[in-house]
Amino acid sequence: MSAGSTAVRNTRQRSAVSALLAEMEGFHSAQDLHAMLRERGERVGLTTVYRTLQGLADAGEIDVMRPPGGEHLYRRCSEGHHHHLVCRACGRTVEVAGPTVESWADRVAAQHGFTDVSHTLEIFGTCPDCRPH
Amino acid sequence: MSAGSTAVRNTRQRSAVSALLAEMEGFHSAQDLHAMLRERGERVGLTTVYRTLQGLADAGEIDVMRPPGGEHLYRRCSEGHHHHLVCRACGRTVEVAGPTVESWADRVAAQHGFTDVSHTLEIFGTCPDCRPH
DNA sequence: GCGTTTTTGACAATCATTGTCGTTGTCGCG
DNA sequence: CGCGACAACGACAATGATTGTCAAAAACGC
Repeated sequence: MSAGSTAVRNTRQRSAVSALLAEMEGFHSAQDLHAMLRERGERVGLTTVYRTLQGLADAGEIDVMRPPGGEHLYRRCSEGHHHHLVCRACGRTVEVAGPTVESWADRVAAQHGFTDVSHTLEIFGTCPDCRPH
Repeated sequence: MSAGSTAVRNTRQRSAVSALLAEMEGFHSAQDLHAMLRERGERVGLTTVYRTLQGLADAGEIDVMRPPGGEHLYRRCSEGHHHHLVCRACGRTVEVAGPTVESWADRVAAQHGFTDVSHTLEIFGTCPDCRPH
């Protein structure tokens, strides 16, 4: 046994995933990102993509959304914490900020003695374009 | 062809699932519920449990929660809409009401022209009992 | 009661995600 | 600078929840 230092190593693959996420705008599934990396000529295994994304998510560097569809979607974490308004039909996503919600969640959690609080909030609806008029 | 009336039929299995949910308190997975039904002597197929739960969820009669674990959890829908504060360690769940959040979500969605709005909100944290003091 | 239509349910299929484990690349230290 | 330890990689198999399939059974209207 040694000093249990969580040594995270800097590898080409990790950089590639980070770089890709850095220039991506919307949400993408792990498999999506993997396909894009291959197109770019980066040789990265699917397993590694999953693991890297998990690591980044753990580190709080990216957002994870779990839509009803079943696929996890990842996205580079934007500065301010925000939530998403997703169209059920076309998948269009609008970012919305909710300072009120943030503080409310924290307050409620604190009232019950909970610490290390995080939350997930997604709003689903039908956008104007997809609405049968 | 006939008049396309969505006739929902009243079957023993559907009643069994509803009844079970009616006396259950917490969240349970479909497989959980299926196992409980078998213990009771009710003969219901797993496929049917899934379908029934989906139907109930569609009808808004039960809540669905999708924890990071991956398994969908179902629960009889309580009167008022509310959300959940879940302990990461022990899974303890506290119900919390958030009228402010409700109206905020609706308002935000409306601002973007979205209709037929629903939302999911889960708060995760570490409860006092599980917190290493 | 009878026919029609939904529902059921055993089983197979799907498919994202995770585990495995030998190999490879990194990094710290001498 | 070179070596050794050890994390990371990655191809593949495994997992496991959910969904599709379709013939047989049940429920409802008349």
